[in-house]
Amino acid sequence: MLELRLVQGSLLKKVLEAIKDLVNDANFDCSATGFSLQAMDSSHVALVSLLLRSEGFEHYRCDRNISMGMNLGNMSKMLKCAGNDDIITIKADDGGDTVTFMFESPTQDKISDFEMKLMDIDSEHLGIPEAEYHAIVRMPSAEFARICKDLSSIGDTVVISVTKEGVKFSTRGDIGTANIVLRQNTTVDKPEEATIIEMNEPVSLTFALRYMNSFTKATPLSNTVTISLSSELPVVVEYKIAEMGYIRFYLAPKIEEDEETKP
Amino acid sequence: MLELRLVQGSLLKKVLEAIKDLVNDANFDCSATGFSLQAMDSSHVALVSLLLRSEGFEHYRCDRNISMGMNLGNMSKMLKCAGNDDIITIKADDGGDTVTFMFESPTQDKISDFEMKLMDIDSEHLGIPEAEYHAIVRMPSAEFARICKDLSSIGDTVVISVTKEGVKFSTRGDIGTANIVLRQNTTVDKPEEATIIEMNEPVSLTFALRYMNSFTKATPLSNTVTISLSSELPVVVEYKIAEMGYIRFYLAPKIEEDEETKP
DNA sequence: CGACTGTAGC
DNA sequence: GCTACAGTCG
Repeated sequence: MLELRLVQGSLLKKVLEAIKDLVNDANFDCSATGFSLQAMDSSHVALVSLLLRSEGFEHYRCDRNISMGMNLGNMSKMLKCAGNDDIITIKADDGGDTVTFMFESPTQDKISDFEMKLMDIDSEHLGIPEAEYHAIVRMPSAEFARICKDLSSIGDTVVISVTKEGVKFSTRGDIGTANIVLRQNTTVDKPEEATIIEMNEPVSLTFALRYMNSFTKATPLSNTVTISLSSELPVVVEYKIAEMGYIRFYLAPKIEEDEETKP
Repeated sequence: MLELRLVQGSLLKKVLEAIKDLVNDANFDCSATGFSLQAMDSSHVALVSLLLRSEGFEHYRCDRNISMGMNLGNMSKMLKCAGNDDIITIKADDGGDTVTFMFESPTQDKISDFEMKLMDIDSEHLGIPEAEYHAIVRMPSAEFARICKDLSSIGDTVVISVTKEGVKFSTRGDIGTANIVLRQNTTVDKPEEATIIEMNEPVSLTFALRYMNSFTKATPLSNTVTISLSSELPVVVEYKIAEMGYIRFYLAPKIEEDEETKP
């Protein structure tokens, strides 16, 4: 028996908006720790990792560990039927093959429940090793989204370079080139507007903008985003979910092909 | 060497929105006077003339006259990457084949530079003779835009007639006819809401609404528009650009075909 | 906060 | 031509 009551239902709505374009089907894993998901995107290039800790739920009952395979498109359709202020409760019976989403309007005048079939999904749950990163950039999430969107009107890939001076996003395409430099800036009115660069070693890595733009669908979940970079490790793009956990996206860098030295 | 610093970068963004649908490629001419453009639209029917005077720039360096051929679609893509509050600097080296647009955020924390290839464009720079106009109408630009849009849902052309009484915009289509009359009105709270008609001689001319609706893309540049009319001369639709210059559109009138007297 | 409209991009 | 997003209105 599983029953998770989330007062701020809009969080779950936003989480689904953030991942449903990247991942079609995935297992949600529920344990005493929390409600989590780990899945490769459909083209097997990027990885999404979500955690909503049990403490963030108003009521959290999970009698035993359970993995529920869901079609995220269908789940998202149902969650769209919840109001932004609704309380969402996720329910499932042990051994059942369905999950129920219950939505309560703030006034309790409207109670909806949506039942969805579960599916069997093969999932290799990869252990993600803790890593030391050469550089960690924390910046306003809206600004990161704007940069990825702007650069994708010029090129397909972005080179992210971190030096002491700041972080540079560069691209190149048929119509020209673009460079956007952000310098570290902690002297802002609101802490969420700061750009903070922790650098142990300079780093410069190339990524497909298509995936970056997918990741930025998570922007509504947090005012800030953290980008962790190391040579030859996947970048981690993390959005913290207030009081509850996080959503993290992993993406392997492209191996830079030097035009001059191609065979 | 050319370096033009425009504090109100949104002006240049709006200028490009106003002309990029009308003209694909054009030469920007830079001299001590200012930054200007003159180009026929792609179907060679209308003419655009833009002037941004050097005095309107915070910094204006133009060592020698230079003509830079740009694809306005690509230029517009790049300018869309500038924030509305950004300071825009246009840079080019003498004899170079690229132009660079630099965008500085108001806080200086974000500096972007976009480099674009220049192109060779044949341009016949027409001298536009000064002319006496039979009538000059000055009116709120939003009202003019609304009228052109409304009339184009009924017909394809507009007859603009000016008499002592006012200015009349008429059209005729399959579903019926429409006439919109504005009388002179200077007794308004704000001067930009006035409709002022200077008439030396009554005039009535016919224009294609398709072009008029293109011209009204310049509406965000100015609260007022000036329409100058003379029989058998192109109409001039002018939007002043505060402190800097203007954008003017020229369009030849259609020769009225009287349905009744056609052979 | 939800619905609608108008616009821009695919 | 269609869909997605943003801005505006109620």
